[in-house]
Parts: sequence; structure tokens; C-alpha cells
Amino acid sequence: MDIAEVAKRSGVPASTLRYYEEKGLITSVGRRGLRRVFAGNVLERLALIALGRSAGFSLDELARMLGSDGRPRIDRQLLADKAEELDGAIRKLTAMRDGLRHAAVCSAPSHMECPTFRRLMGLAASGAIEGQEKKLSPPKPRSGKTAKRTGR
Amino acid sequence: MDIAEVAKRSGVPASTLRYYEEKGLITSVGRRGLRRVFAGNVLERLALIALGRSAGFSLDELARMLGSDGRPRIDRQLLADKAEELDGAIRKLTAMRDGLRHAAVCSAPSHMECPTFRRLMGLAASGAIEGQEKKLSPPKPRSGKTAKRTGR
DNA sequence: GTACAACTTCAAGTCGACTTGAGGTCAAGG
DNA sequence: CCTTGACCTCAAGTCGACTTGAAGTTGTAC
Repeated sequence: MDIAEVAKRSGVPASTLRYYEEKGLITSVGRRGLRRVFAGNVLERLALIALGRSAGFSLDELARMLGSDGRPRIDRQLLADKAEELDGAIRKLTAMRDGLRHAAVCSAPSHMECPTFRRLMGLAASGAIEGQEKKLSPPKPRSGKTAKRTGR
Repeated sequence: MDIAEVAKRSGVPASTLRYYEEKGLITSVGRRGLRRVFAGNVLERLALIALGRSAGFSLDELARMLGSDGRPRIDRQLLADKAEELDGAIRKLTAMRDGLRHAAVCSAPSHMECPTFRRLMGLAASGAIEGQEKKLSPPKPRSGKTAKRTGR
């Protein structure tokens, strides 16, 4: 497969693929002339990368986790830690969602006067302020010509 | 309160407070000489901002939502939308967490061969690929001398 | 055998949210 | 009155993850 093929099949732009290769996240099996040639399993690997990214792993972390080549030599402890972290994030987001939902229908003149809202802020604060950094779901800015996002 | 006081009480660095003011997220009630003077409610506002940030709102969105001054004139529809969005994110994160948790104990030689893991990937992909950008919990890079992250 | 679209490299640009630094101002204490 | 240190402004830098552009090379179709 050449880079365009991989791009088309994975949805990842060629520029990104080169970038990923440079970062050691993927490898080409060789060159035909000076063009990269990729093996099929790069698609799996890319899926894995996408997965990891959306779970909040940085590219560097992923490079570490996905190891040199073939199978992901994943550090189980790291995984468990990350799961733990996600769990916290989920709790926080849940509180947030409920808060927003409430705020959307709440009739208190200012939300600051609404006990529910204040409780939510307490929750969020306790989780967020004396914070460990968390970084989840990094944006996926995507040039946007696909997925025109009809609504909003 | 002068800026140092606000910084100390809110945990938000003075530089950030100036930045927020410039962006219209907060306002100082005046100046004493050339030094900003803040009212007490700026702390509430900052809490609200922190809250919003960790729910995935951008500073610009927050500026819009928190309106000109005093009470947040929050667009209820926007809130409901955001709650909806969070809900999706939560679902995704939950799948992810379960997947990670599983991967951490799974004995398949490569995770690609584990049906559970593959199902997870499917889930994540379906949620992520035909994606609207989502941006949640932006990183809180914080110089890091605090929060040494003892345990884990 | 030649055109050309698709690839290549490398440097630089972008975006959001801040931080950092240089150089300046000034209120309060001695 | 003078020092001092906390504050000020404005420009530029940083970070991660890419994207964009210029300039060069080449597989492939005609």
C-alpha cells in the first residue's frame, strides 16, 4: 500500500502518517523508489493509535506503549492507571453533565443561588482544583470538509 | 482585592488573570494607581470558569456564556447541547475504561486477537471516526512542582 | 521518452491557552 | 525623599499535534 491508500482507508491524512512515522508510531515496510510502502497491519495500528488518542494518551505515550513494532507490548500497570484516571474523569464529567442539565432548566435567578448548582461546583472543584493534569479526548480539528456537522 | 490576593485565593496565576481579563472573562472593578482591583465575586466567576473549562468549554465559549458581567446569562439550549455532548463523551470514556481495564488483565498474546478488545475498538471507532470534534478536559499543564503525584 | 500527478523532504506556520521576559510605574515603608 | 518590590504593558515564546508550502524526485500512463 502506498501512503495515499493508507490515508484513504484509515482516514488519516498523508501528512499525519509521515508525522507518525517520524515519531515512531508506525513504520513503512520499505520504499518503492522514494515512496513509502506500508503493510496492511498499519491500519490496525492506526486504529489502535486513534483509540489511544481518544482515551487521552499522548503520541509519546502511545509510542512507548505500542513498542517497536508488531504487537503492542503494553504495560499493564500503565493501562490500569489510565483506566483509573478515566474513571475519575468520568465521574467528573457525569457531575458536570448533570449540573448542566439542571442548569438548563433551573429557574434560580443566578445559578450561584441554586443549591444544586453550587453542589455541582463543589464536586467539580474537589476533583479539579488540587489537580493532577488530566488531558482527555484531545480535539480532533480535522479540516472539516468531511463531517460538515449539519446542526448547531 | 489586588491581583495577588485573587491569585492566592483562586489558585489562578496573576498572568492568567490578566489574560482572562483581556479576553473579557473577568473584570476588575477599577484601578488603584495602575494596579487592578477586583471585587470578591470574581472568585465565584473564576470557579465557574474552571468548571466550564473542565467540562470542555473553550474560553471563547465561556466568555459568551458568562455574558458581560454579573450573573451568567447562560443559553439554556447551549447548556442542554453541551450536556448531550458530555453524555456521549462519557459513554465513550466508559467503553474505553472498560477496555483498558480488560486489556490490563487480558492474556491474549496480542490484544488484536482478543474479541473483547476488538469490540472495544469498534465502539471507540464508531464514536470517534465519523466524528464531530469534541475536546474535553483540556490539559492543565501546570508547571508541575505542585502535585507531585505521590501514589498511583 | 516525456509529461505530470503523486510522492518526497524540510522548514515554518497554526491553534488555544497560557507563560515568560524586558523594561516601566508607583504605593507604601523606613 | 528614596528605595523596593509588587504591579503594569506588550511582545514573544511554549507545547502538542499537526498542516502547509516550497522545491525536488519519480513511477506510470501515454
